[in-house]
Amino acid sequence: MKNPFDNISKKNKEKLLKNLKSHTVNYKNNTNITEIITDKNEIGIIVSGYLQIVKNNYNGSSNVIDTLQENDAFSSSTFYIDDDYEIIAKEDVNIIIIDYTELINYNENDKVYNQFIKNLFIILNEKLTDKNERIEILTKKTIRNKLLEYFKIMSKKNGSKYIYLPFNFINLADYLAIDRSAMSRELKFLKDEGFIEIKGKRITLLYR
Amino acid sequence: MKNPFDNISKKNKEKLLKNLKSHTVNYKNNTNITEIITDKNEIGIIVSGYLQIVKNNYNGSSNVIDTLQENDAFSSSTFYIDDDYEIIAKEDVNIIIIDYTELINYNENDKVYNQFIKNLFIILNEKLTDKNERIEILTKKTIRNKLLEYFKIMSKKNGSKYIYLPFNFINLADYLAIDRSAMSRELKFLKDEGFIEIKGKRITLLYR
DNA sequence: TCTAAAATGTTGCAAATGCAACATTGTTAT
DNA sequence: ATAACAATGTTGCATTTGCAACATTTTAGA
Repeated sequence: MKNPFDNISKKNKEKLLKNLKSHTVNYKNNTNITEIITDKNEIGIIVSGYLQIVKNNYNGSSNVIDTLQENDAFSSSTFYIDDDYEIIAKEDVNIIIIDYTELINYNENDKVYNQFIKNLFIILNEKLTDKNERIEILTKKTIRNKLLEYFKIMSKKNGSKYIYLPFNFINLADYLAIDRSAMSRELKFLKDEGFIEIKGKRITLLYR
Repeated sequence: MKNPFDNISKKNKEKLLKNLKSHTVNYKNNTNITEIITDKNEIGIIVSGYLQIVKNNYNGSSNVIDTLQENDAFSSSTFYIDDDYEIIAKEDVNIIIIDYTELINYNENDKVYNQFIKNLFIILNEKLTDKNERIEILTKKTIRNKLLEYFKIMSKKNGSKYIYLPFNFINLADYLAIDRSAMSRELKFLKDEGFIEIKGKRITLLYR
């Protein structure tokens, strides 16, 4: 993922942030910052520490479905979070906050600013690709078709019949929005029918 | 939706497009341009005419799930299209094509160019919001919860308990990625249980 | 190395859903 | 006005899925 301050010197970065009237916020490790972050028209950029998006399940268990690392940028308004999710600050996180309206209405023809917007444009484009892929998967109606679509996309990315899962099966099930045990069952069927082979996090596609 | 050429004069637009080595393509009414459009690293902007994203169902029927109008911008690589979908040109469509790499690597500190990137940034941000909303809905596991999440989002947008469906029920079912008749059944249950009222395309939320 | 916790695998069962088929209502062009 | 078509409503049924509960395997920490 691209860094929002690519091609911007440290000095220029400070100046820009000042011009954009940005401010930084700090949260201690394990603070729940869901309320503070969402539903504002702001851009956030993580300076240090990280954020976890945690999903709370009905039965009391919970699992991390996403992690926002250093230099990750996020738009708090597009950060769709409902009652089942929480955003947790990790390692005394530091976040730069920029008001979206301020960002858009800043009208100097400032080289640094323009570079910054361009970087954000590239980042959003990457994010949009990811979201589109996920939607393509989620719109499949059966677990099998969701899995196959996921495999197709991953294999295309790798240019290979091997897929290396970027997360564990619990998180894969969350990504596909299906029940983990039902997914496990379907994976077994796919194995039995000779479509795939699974070794740890490596899946081999045995068809076409 | 924002126009990608907002705050750019006609003259400057022409100059910019030339600098970016863009070209235009034309397709006659009802041409299937799926192959031509997808899987390229390009930005497209519709000048005249429009595009329809058509979904073909297994049983031979098909329906329009999205329409891209004049001034709509799209990134052909993020335009996720698989075998079930087609992109159809309507009304002898005219599209400006800009190579993405060219766009990103154009390094003049050109006021018009910077404005253009900023406009595209804003457009992507809007699109990202929409995609996030849809993902939030699609990750709900039951038809009922998908509907309720959709209602919640729409009602929040309107700031009202009234929802005016922006499409018909066939397309709503497609948007929610559920079977239309099953959706119809669930809507009936919601009506019977006193949660909602439906009059044509207006849905009234009777809870909270 | 051993142990506790986490992840993964398995299965029965009830509930939800897709699909098909058809009825009813609404829309549009002539 | 009415015919043809499109959209919406309805229902039975087989399939798929979520959920629960538990077994087995893997991982990580002491």
